This record gives sequence, C-alpha cells and structure tokens, in this order.
Amino acid sequence: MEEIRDTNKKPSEPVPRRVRISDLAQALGLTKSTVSRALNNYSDISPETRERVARVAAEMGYAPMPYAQAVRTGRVRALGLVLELDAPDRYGPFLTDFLGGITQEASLEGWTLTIASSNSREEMEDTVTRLLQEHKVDGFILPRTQVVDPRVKFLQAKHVPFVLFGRTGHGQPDPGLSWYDVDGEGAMRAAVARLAGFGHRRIAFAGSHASYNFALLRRDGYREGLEEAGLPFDPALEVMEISDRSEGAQAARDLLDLPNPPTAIVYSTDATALGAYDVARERGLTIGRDLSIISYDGIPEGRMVDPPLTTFAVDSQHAGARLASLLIAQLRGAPPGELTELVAAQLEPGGSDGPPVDP
Amino acid sequence: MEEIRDTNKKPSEPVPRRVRISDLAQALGLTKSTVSRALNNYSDISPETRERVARVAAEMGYAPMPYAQAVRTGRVRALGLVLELDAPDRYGPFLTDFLGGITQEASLEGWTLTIASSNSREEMEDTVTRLLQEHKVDGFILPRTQVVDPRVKFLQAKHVPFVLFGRTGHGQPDPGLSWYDVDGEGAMRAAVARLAGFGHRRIAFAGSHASYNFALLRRDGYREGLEEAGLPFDPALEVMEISDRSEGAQAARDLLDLPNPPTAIVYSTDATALGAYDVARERGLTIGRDLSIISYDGIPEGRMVDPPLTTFAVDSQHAGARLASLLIAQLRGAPPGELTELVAAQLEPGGSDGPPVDP
DNA sequence: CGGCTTTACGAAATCGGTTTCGTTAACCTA
DNA sequence: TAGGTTAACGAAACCGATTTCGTAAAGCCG
Repeated sequence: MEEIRDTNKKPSEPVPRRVRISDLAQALGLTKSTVSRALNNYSDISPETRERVARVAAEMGYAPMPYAQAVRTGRVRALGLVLELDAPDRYGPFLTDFLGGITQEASLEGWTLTIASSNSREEMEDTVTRLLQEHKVDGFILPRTQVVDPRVKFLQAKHVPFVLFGRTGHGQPDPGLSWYDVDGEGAMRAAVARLAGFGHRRIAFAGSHASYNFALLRRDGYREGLEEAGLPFDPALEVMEISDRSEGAQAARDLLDLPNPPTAIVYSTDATALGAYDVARERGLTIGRDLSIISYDGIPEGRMVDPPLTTFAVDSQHAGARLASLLIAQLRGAPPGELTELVAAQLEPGGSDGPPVDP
Repeated sequence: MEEIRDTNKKPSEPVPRRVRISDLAQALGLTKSTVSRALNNYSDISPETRERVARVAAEMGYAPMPYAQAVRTGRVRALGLVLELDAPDRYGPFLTDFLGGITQEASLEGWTLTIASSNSREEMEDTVTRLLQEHKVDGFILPRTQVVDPRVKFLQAKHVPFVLFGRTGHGQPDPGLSWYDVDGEGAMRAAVARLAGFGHRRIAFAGSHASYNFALLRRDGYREGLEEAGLPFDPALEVMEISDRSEGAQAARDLLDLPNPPTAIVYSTDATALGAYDVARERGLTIGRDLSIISYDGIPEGRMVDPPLTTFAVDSQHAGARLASLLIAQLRGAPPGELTELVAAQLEPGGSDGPPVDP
C-alpha cells in the first residue's frame, strides 16, 4: 500500500516504553478496571487496595495519558486563552507575568494552557468554536472584559465554562459568572484621597475607553473619591478615551490649558500617565511639584522615569494564578456564581505626587 | 413561521450532538474504516469514493476529534512553548506578537499551541517531561537560544522534535537542528557601516550577556563592521553584559568618560540603548548630534523617545509564524537540518544618529 | 477459460483508558 | 439456617478514531 501520508516514527527506540494502566494492573495482579477505579477513588475499592495501587503506580511512574482519558470522559484538563491581537495596548508588559501565573497554577493541578489568538471578534468566535469542536480545551479564561461582553453570551450559549479577568455589567456584576478583578475603583478613590490629603483641590482624571468595564469602574472611583474628599465634580476635569502615551500627553495639555487648570491628574493607566512627563518637559514643569500624577497598573517603565511614577500596581501573576484556580474549580463542579474574587491594587509611592505649590 | 420555543423547560439539548465518523459512515453507506482511510488519503480508496466522502464530510460538518486520533497515532497536533520566567527581560513587549504569530500560523494548519512556564532550568525540564509524558504536545519551540543550550541536548536525548528561535554554537551552527533567526550580525555590521558613512571614527559597542548566542553574533557583526569600514578595533570601546536600561546608561557614562571617547554607540538592544538618553539628559548632550545611537529590536518605546531611536527592527510575529511552520514541517517528516531560516532585521531610521560634530 | 493480480472495500483488532454490569464470598438479618 | 445485603473485584462494553488483515469482484495473461 502506497502511503502519501506523514512518515512514521523514528527507527531507533531508546525511549523507555511508557507504562500503561495494563502494565500497572499486571504488576499488581489486578485488572485494569479495578486499577482505574482505585486511582479515581471509586467507593467500591477497599482502602488497602486503593493505597497499594497508588503506591505501586508511583513506584512505576505511571501517569495516565490525558488524551486516552479524554476519549471517554470528554475532558482534557486544558484551559483555553484567546489573545486579542487587536487590543489597544497589546497587553503591554503584563503578558509574561499573566501567562506565568496561569501556567504555574495550572501545572500544580495537572492542567495545561492552550492559547489561540484573534484579530477580530469574528475570528475569536471561530477560534473558540474550533477549539471546542476539537475538544482541545475544557474552559476559557477571558481577559479584558467589556461592559457588555459579547464573549459571555457566546460561551454561555455553548454551555462552556469560563472565568473573566474583570467584571462585566459595570455597577451590577452579572450574576452567575465567575470572575477575578482588581479593585480599580477603590484604587482611584484612594488616589484622589491621597492627593486631597496633600492639599490638592483641583484634581483631574484621564480615563480609558468607556467600552471597557475597568474604565467605567475607575472613573466611578475618581468621582467617589472627590465626593468623599468634599471636592466638587467638574466635568471639564474628566476626560475619557485616552489609550496611549501620546493621547495621555494631549490630555495633559488640554487640562493644563484650562482657565482654571488642575494641580493633579489621576490617570487610568501608567502608559497614558507617561504622556504627562512629556508635557512637563515641554513646558518646564516639575512632576511631583508643579503637577502631581498618580496612575494605575505598575508597569516597569514607571519606575524608571524621573521622578518615579506613583501608581497602584496590579499583580498580573497572581491574577493569572487565581483565574486558573477559579476555572479549574468550576470545571470540577463548583457553581460559577460563587467563584468571584476582588483584590486590592497595591500603592507604589513614587515621586510623581506631592503637595501643590501655592500660587 | 413555526416558532421554536427556547424555554428553560428542556435543558437536555444544549449542544447539537457532534458528528462522529460512524455517523458519517452510516450516511455514506460505508464502514468507518473506509471513511477513515478515505479521509486520510490512503491509496486503496477509489478517487470517486474519496471525493464523495470528502464532500459529505464537509456537508455534515464532520471534524475528527484530535484526542481520539491521538490515542492511536500518538500525535496531538499541538506545539509546545516553555516560557522562561527568569529571563532577564521577560520577553519585553514582543511576547504578544510572537504568540500571535505562532498561533495564527498553527491555526491555519489545524494545530494549537500549549504553553508552560518555568522559573529555572530544572523546572523547565520537569515541565517538558510532564508535557511529553502526558502527550500534550508533539514538539517544542525554544526561544532565546544560548551558545551551548542545555535544552537542545535534553530534547535530543528524548527524541522530541523542536525548533529554535536563534541559532546555537555561535560561529558554527550545530548541524541537524531546525532554527529561525534574525541576522543580528548583519544588522550590527550595517549599523557600523551607517555610522562610518556619517563620518564617525570612534564607534563603541554595548552588548548583552555572552551566554546568549545572539549576543556573540551581534558583537561579531560590530567587529566585522569596523573592519569593513577600515576602522581599528579598540577593546576599550567594546563592553558586554549589558542587560537593562540602567546598565545601558552606566555603559554610556563609562564610554564617554574615556580619555578618547566614542562619538557613537551601537547597542545590542533597544532597552539598553534607552539608557544613553538618560545620560545625554544628565550631561546636556543632544542624541543624534553630540552622540549617535543605533540599536536593535524595534521596541515601541524607541519610537516615543526624543529623538526617535534608530534601530534594526525584528518582526516577532513573523518569527512566531515561521517557527510554527518549521516545526509543523518537521513533525510531518521533513529532515530537521534542512529547516533553517535567516532573515534580515529592518532598519528603522530615527533621529538618534547622524554626522558627528567636529571637535 | 482457469489461475493470478489488483482494486476497493468490510470486518475486526487496536490505542489507553473509563464505566457498566455481573459475580463471588463474606456479612447480616430474622 | 435460609435468604438478602454488601463489599470488593473481574469481565466486557465503550469512547472515537486508526490500522491491519481478509476477501469478493474485476482485470489481466496466456
């Protein structure tokens, strides 16, 4: 028979034959069905046998082949992550930490991470569909939640478990969903409180695209912070839709050109806050004295500018780890709605904020 | 129009039962063995049958379940990537593009990417071993090759296919290996030529850790560039082991403090080159006039500094795509040693280099 | 036209597990 | 002590594919 297909395996076999469940069974003098049930903690196996099987399995270095298991169980112990290549900031420098967190945690539980990418929402749906159809993953981690996230409905319709990095629904998180989020609202509130404590009375806010849930929450935090500090809310001091450094710079220019300019700006992200440094240089202002800046994210770049950026840092690695953990719990049967987690961002004081100079 | 009720009364039909090969066989009036061979292009199937099977398979939306295939074939159509979390620069901003390239290309061929991470070499070996033992991947992509890369021997001993991002062995690439690399040597040579063309006679080099292969190659390129330009090689102008911005800055200070300082510095990486900007600011020098800088990588940050950094940019997305393609080819039977690819870095002129000022 | 290849397909084994269904012997009951 | 449970395991079906092997019909040859 002529083969036009892929070539077969290599000729030399120094590869130590892997131990299968039947080998284990033979060594134990049991059948593979008994061994399988023992390993999977079935109740009709005596404790002594169970223990003996576990011990010999460890001795022989037996590890079940997930794919063979999957044929029967339909579960492959793999988490899925779809990177959105069209995201405004390309995930910045967080991706390494985030992926590290997911994979390290997943690895502890014997799971792996399968990733795919998309350039658009359509492509994302195709990709997810393919991964599911091929049974390559059991559930998904969704980064970058939007206020109304199309992925949520899409996956719910397919009855696929998933966890969100970030809540949805703005004020009212959608019930029944699993999510992990960092309290950006609280961070922005604390930022305003800190500036107000320094004596600032005109504090501006430069936010991100309002389609993202975090953007709205951080804006909320800013407004709440003003209220708690007893400061008036001035719409002119709040700008949104700022997504990169140059837009952050332009926002600073616009704010400083106001008749009654702010003495401090709270930025929604570090990347945009760096734009304020450019403007300060243009205009000969000293950051931390003539203009105070506080932002959010904790990118490494923020520690290298002069003065270092005061920011509320997010632990991406922890986020990844917890998301993996939540998803695995859900895949093991935990009710999704009970798997939610909100953590605080950590203030990293730099030199970019301080008391305002008296005019 | 008949209304199809979609109440929650009947949750028993969430997913439209997937099409199995036996369903296909039944619909075709053939056995599944015939269908399987038809789909896999066996030569003992008549062309008409083969065509008919393919057509009906498409109509019915049949897609084989990779895991079920894997039980028999041992191949799961998954590429593996182990991120090294202890890498000096954490992959910087390239990771998104790189992963995007891999996954997009792999997706076209019906493959997926499984990633894991490690904090040390030992952990890396454990992780790889686990992925292989569990048959979760068919081969690996190894980023960041070192001159003598322990991963190469490790994987070769296990007879696992892999491709390298970067060559090994410095001058003499190890034969029989698959790799993709960007010609850093040529880029550095071109950088020196460009500077010499501007009239620079004292051109320094700030390189990376010599344990990495790319570091040695780029240094070679620098030296070759000098020779081609007819400039003498001065050991005092060549510093190595520079790995971040602050070290890049210190290198610039040391070089500028020499009795006979350079008028231009070629940096091995953009991240370190940015340190020169800090030093220029400290000393009131103008980059591009008082001191010319050329580097390598093409990080976005380089385009935002003033003046923009002249650099040789690497297309990480293309790298990922090609690596995926090479690995898949190898897994399909192509001889590893013939799968090598060297591409040129692309010059992105900024304002950081120009003619030297006459003393 | 009888014997020998091919051609093209079916039947069954196989991969490495999981799960259902018996089955045996010991253990309770009444 | 007979009859019914229960505990603990074996036998076999099963998951969804691939692959080996067998075989009927058609084609070839002298």
